[in-house]
Amino acid sequence: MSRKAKEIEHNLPTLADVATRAGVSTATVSRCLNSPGQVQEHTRLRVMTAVQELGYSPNFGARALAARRTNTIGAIIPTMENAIFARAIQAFQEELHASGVTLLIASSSYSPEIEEEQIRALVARGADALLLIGHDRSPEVYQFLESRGVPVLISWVYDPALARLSIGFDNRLAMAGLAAEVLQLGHRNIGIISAECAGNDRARARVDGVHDAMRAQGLDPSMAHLIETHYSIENGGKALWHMMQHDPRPTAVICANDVLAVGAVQMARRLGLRVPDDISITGFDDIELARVVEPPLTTVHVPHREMGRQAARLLVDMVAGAPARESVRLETTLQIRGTLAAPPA
Amino acid sequence: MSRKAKEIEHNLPTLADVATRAGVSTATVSRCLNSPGQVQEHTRLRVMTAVQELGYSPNFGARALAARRTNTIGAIIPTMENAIFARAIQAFQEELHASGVTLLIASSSYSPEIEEEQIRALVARGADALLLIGHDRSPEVYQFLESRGVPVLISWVYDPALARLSIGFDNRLAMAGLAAEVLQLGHRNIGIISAECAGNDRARARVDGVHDAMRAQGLDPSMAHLIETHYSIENGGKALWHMMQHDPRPTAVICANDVLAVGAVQMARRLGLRVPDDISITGFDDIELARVVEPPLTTVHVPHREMGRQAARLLVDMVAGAPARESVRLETTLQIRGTLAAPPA
DNA sequence: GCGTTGAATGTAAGCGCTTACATAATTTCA
DNA sequence: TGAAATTATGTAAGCGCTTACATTCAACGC
Repeated sequence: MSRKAKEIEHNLPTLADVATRAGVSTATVSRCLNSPGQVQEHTRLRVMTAVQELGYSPNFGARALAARRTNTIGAIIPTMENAIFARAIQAFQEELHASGVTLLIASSSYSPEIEEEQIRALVARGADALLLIGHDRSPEVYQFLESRGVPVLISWVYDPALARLSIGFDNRLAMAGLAAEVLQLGHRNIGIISAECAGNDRARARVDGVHDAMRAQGLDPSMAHLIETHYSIENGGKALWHMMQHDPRPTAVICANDVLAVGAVQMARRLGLRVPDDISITGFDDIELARVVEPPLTTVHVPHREMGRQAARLLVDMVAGAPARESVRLETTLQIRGTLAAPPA
Repeated sequence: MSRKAKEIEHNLPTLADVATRAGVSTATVSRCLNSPGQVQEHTRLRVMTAVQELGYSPNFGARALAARRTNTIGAIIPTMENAIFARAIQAFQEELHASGVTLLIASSSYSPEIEEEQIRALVARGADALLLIGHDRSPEVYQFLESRGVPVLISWVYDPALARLSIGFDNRLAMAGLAAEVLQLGHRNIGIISAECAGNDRARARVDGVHDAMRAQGLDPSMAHLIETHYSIENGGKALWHMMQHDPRPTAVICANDVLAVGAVQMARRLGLRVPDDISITGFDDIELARVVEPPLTTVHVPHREMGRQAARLLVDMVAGAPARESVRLETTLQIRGTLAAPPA
């Protein structure tokens, strides 16, 4: 586009326009906007009037360029399609908004490549810090972030073995707790429907949790029938169907999240199985869906909103340069509901 | 922060650094990145190598400032907490991503004030265009957008009466179709659970749709018991409970969306009512929840993903300065499922 | 009254990039 | 073969803002 053409385009008022109109320098206008305390009351009023009259609003790019700071935090979540991350992100955004920080959200569709791309995009856009889900990603990515000086907070996991700052819960322990409950009812043929574990530490930890519980009962973890699939209701159903083709059929199916579990419950019924009389099914996350399905899902409740809120505070502090904080561990609670019972006699 | 302090901070490589290393001018580097076709293959290679070696990534602010374009599109949705908007937005984002455009999402919590704030924030950040839900907002907001030269696409509605470009479906007609189905089964005592209509044209249109259908059957629309509430499962339940305290009790409750309807179904069962034998309940949107609840919800299917995808294409074209397009009307389809039956004899 | 001080404001140098225009290198064609 | 046309690259002027430093000015103490 030619420069000519541009001139007849929208020419928004700039700081300089405001300065001229108010009869002050651009520096003063800038100060009125950013640190009003430094400016005499009456000149501030004059400036603000000019701002109003011109309908001025600052140019973000220029501001970011000059100030080397954007008041923007980025978050990359695996998916927006189901409620798993939505609630936490909503709380995260509300809390950030209260601190005057804008949130940029991207979703990676559970793809490490897309995630890396999104990370670079957000950093390039000047995100002051990033919220990421889970630890699993290539060292290069962390190195890149480090070299950029972009603080990162990992959420959805609490793993004391890793040095990186995180906020979340112990997926493994939480799942082990639920699995222990299942085993204690006498179930011995266990099925596990998990997300794909490669590149997903939460999924791995949850599977490990089930295995831990089995070992604690003197069972061989390899006896559990494990199916990995993409998170979706449909895939949960398919996985259950596959499991039921094998001998011995599981009497309890532990799912790595509620979405899979709901699919499994629906498929079970379609197969003519009564839940929980013929088969027990459990989920993880305690999203809305868990209470809607019939019978309501036994699952692990995760304090999503709390996690989002605290993550926001942590990140704001990190950007402000507060001294390093410790990882935060949130508690999960078992929600024993209608889909869990003793195995059929 | 003092300039001194800054110097010991992260000093990222700039375009100039890349240029020096590759032994070319900054202009050439810029061209390699933005219009590689204009550059000789071998110099491009040299430049790209330098980019790699330095780990260079462009500064968004500077780029936006110089190019007066951000390749960013903003979307403001009422909520991220449930799936209503999630699916459309996911598709929207995927399509934008394919066009090299970044999506900025904000949620307004159904508050016009917050929405206006978010609009201004996104515009200030240089959003090249905006996707908004519904037409209802103050003229000042539209004026502001116009003065900024920011193209806007309204989604979730198709209302030929309004000149503004939109993509969506005819909420009124769709709901009228569903209501006609309900009335035809013989229902005469109708309840309507709606979102708050003030500032929500979709909600209003849906209620109007029910009224249209009633009029078509020679019924007085004011006979319908209307309750307005915030979208949530819980509120859907509460609303149903209230309705059941009044005489005559409705034999069919038409809900403005699936979330409310699911709450209503669950409350009905808690009250000992059989759905659909004692009471029919319908939803709108056809989100996942609709199939999970027992019995599955009769609802209006909305092509969310298609809407998101097409919205993205439209907006990309608009930013590129394509000639004005016409509003797009998408078709909805009735999903008659288990929650709808004739009224009890 | 005059130097001193401190607060309020102004001056101007970038921030890192794009792009119009100038220049240099290459190709084309009579 | 040389002038013209075409293509590749370089030069440098901003884009709109922040902020270190310079300047001005009023208030104050002696």
